[in-house]
Amino acid sequence: MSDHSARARRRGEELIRAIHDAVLEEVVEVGAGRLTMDGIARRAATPRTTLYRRWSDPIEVLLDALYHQHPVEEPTPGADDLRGDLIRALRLMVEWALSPAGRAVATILTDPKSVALMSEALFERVFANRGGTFTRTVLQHYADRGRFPVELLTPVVADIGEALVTKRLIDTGTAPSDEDLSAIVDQAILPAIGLGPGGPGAARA
Amino acid sequence: MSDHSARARRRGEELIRAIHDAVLEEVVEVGAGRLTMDGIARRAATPRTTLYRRWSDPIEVLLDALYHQHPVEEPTPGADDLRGDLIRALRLMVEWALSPAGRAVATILTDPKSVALMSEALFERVFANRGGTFTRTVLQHYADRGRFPVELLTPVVADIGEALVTKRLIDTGTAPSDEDLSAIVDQAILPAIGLGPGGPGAARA
DNA sequence: GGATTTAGATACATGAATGTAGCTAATCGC
DNA sequence: GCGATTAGCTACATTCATGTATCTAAATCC
Repeated sequence: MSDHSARARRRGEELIRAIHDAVLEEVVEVGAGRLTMDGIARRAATPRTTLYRRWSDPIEVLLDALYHQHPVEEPTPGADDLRGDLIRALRLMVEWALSPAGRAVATILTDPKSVALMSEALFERVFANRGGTFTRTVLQHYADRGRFPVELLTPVVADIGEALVTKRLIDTGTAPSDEDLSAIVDQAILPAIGLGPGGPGAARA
Repeated sequence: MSDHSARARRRGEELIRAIHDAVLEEVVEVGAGRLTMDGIARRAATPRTTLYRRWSDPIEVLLDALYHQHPVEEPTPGADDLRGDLIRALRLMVEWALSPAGRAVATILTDPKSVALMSEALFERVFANRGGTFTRTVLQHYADRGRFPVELLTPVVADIGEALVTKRLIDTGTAPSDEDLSAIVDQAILPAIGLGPGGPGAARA
């Protein structure tokens, strides 16, 4: 009877990854507010004692999991296709937002206890370049190449795409289709940088 | 010894209002996920039994409280001042979002258990015209009067202002200043309806 | 003023999560 | 191989929320 334990004993990195996965699944199911050490431990199939050896409460586990997430893919502006690159950037954002990590971030941001537990530094590390830099990268690229006036690339303008996608996600709870993303680009972002659907100045005609 | 109880006994409307107030305070402090009958009862200084007589769980209490909130003030377009009316509409929205009810809605929307408990109808009643119709009312008014082409007032365009204000609230956690609201109107909304800062077609020059 | 309704004050059994402790045994480093 | 580390297991006292039940007494209706 050498194998009364079904699975080889996990340790170090492997175990921690399992716990990180567990907490991300758990938070999507019950919300950041109802996270418990017990629930995480059960889902990760590990004793609670293992959790207490490393973290002091469920939110710590969650933040740690997010901290160790692989960074999201960055939008990489390629050919001379501003419109297409913007749509692709927003698609990347949607993808991230629907991932376990993205959903976890959403619940954290409206949970008072979680927010209180986050240091500035952690906030920076976890959220920077995720909810806010998808279209900015693309816009900066084309502004630098003179496709539109740099002074139009204000903080507000850089946020338009992300803001509208976020609102849609909250309102409908479902992923925006490619047509939705195109509409956002054509009707909100491009006009803001002086490039209406029919080209510069088209709105006048 | 007729007053061994410090306060006159509350009943009916008065008691219910106290409970509604309590649950709204409670949810802002602990989040929708950590709401408990116990916590609400303590804050309202009433026995738990009183709560169970009317509601079956904490989320029900919260939804009921929101359901009975007085509706928000509606933006009322007045003089011929599209820009000013848009800014005022967004200011109304910020005001609402920072109120107890607004904060409660924010936590509810990212709490899986709460969302699951909301029927379509209740959702409609509680959230309609709150997160989404501040600038739309104004824009519709001026579109009808021919100040800009009606076909430019798409669902996406009607969402721009609310989306950007929401994003700011989430990102910074603080209320946008009037300059911030002006920037949103000038740099995002007006361009989208063909009215750039310098008037129609200005982006071309 | 008497009957009805309903808040307020217990009390209690149950279940869940907490945080700690002690032991066993698998895995790793040398 | 041997010692150090660290999962895994079990137990336990504590705290908190739950849901129900019972009784008292204040407010209201007629």
